[in-house]
Amino acid sequence: MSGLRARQKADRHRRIIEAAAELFREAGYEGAKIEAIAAQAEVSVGTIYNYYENKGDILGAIVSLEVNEVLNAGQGVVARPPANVGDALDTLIGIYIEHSLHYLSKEMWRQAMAISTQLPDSPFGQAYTALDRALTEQIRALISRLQALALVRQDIDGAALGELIFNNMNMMFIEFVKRDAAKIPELRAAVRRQNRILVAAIAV
Amino acid sequence: MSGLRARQKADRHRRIIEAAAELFREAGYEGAKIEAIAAQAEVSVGTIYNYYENKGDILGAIVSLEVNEVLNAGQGVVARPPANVGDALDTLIGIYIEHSLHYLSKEMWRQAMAISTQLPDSPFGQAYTALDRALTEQIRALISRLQALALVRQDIDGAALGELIFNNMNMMFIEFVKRDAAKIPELRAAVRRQNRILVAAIAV
DNA sequence: TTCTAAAATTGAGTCAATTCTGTTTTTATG
DNA sequence: CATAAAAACAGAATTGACTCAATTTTAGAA
Repeated sequence: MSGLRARQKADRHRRIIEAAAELFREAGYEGAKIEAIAAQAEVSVGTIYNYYENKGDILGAIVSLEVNEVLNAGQGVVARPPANVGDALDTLIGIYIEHSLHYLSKEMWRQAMAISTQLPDSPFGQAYTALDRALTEQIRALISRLQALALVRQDIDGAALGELIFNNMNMMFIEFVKRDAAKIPELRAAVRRQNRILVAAIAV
Repeated sequence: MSGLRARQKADRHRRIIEAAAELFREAGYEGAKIEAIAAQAEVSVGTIYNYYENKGDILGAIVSLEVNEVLNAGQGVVARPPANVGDALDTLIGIYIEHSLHYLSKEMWRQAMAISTQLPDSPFGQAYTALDRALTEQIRALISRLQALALVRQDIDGAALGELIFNNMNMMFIEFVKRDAAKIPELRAAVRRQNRILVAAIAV
């Protein structure tokens, strides 16, 4: 069934994303003009808008790539967590944080976060919310796993705890991308310190 | 010393803010055109840009009004907190949440949040970060107070705990303003449920 | 192969934020 | 009071995201 049209379409999608990723990194999100992306991808401006509702959605496609890789990497930790609550949390969160700047610069993250709050009902806004939820779910899954391994108390409200841990980490990550000078090790240390309070409360 | 120039300046500032607040509420942030704000405030477009770096900074001035009132109201709770850790937190956070939609609509909050992450170094971006920090400090102050009253364990890391509580609340608030259908009582209940885990860990 | 409808592409045009430049108003000074 | 420097103002010009009507390309039937 792979007709000419479908192949061309996939190819144009790829070219647009590649061009945008390159220009976003080089010139920043605002600095990367749609005309320039169109020229680099060898399509017209109109075609870009045929494929994406707006400039933000192009960035959104790149963010999705990043977060889905992170979720994938996280599955390993949930399946076989370190035998200590603090380490287990730190390992999972470490994966999220360490991976975060692989495809996206801080500036790109800032734009992505801004757009997702500005336009929560746009395709990208909804996708971003879904990604957040998926990360929250993965943290919840880790807690369930730790409860099954009798490392976390059975009477803990796992759903609320998962949200609490994700929300705190996410807010710290937002502050992290807002300050260009902020470093990854500091971020991890700060989150670890905050989680220590929780670990004391929930560990068996 | 109050020369004509200074008085006119203050007056123009006030007129611009009033015009913007009205139009933002009526037409939404995007819908309120700078030309319309200028016309309503009886100044020219150029003058607005002489007073504010960009449209976002106008919104920023309004947000500051709101948050400073909230901080003020919070002081009362810190000074005389309810004699129960859970209630004390709930009362303070309740003030923040209940007050939040007084001057600002959800749409205005979304824009404000978006701008503060998008341009963290703009005047507004920095002011917003300072406001967040002030709220965090107030929560920390409440915890100190509760420790002094022997309602919270002395060995708790108050700084980390304050951040944890603020970050979680703030993230919940962000999700709240992103969903127009979300209601204040639900938000308060969800945050209370999350804080319950912490309260169990820190109460004497 | 030829033709037609549907799908996709194109780029000139629109709209609104922001910038720029010349003009007006205020202040300070003699 | 005059007057020159400084500050503030006005609104036309610029810029860049996004739209839309006209054109081109593809798929499939005859």
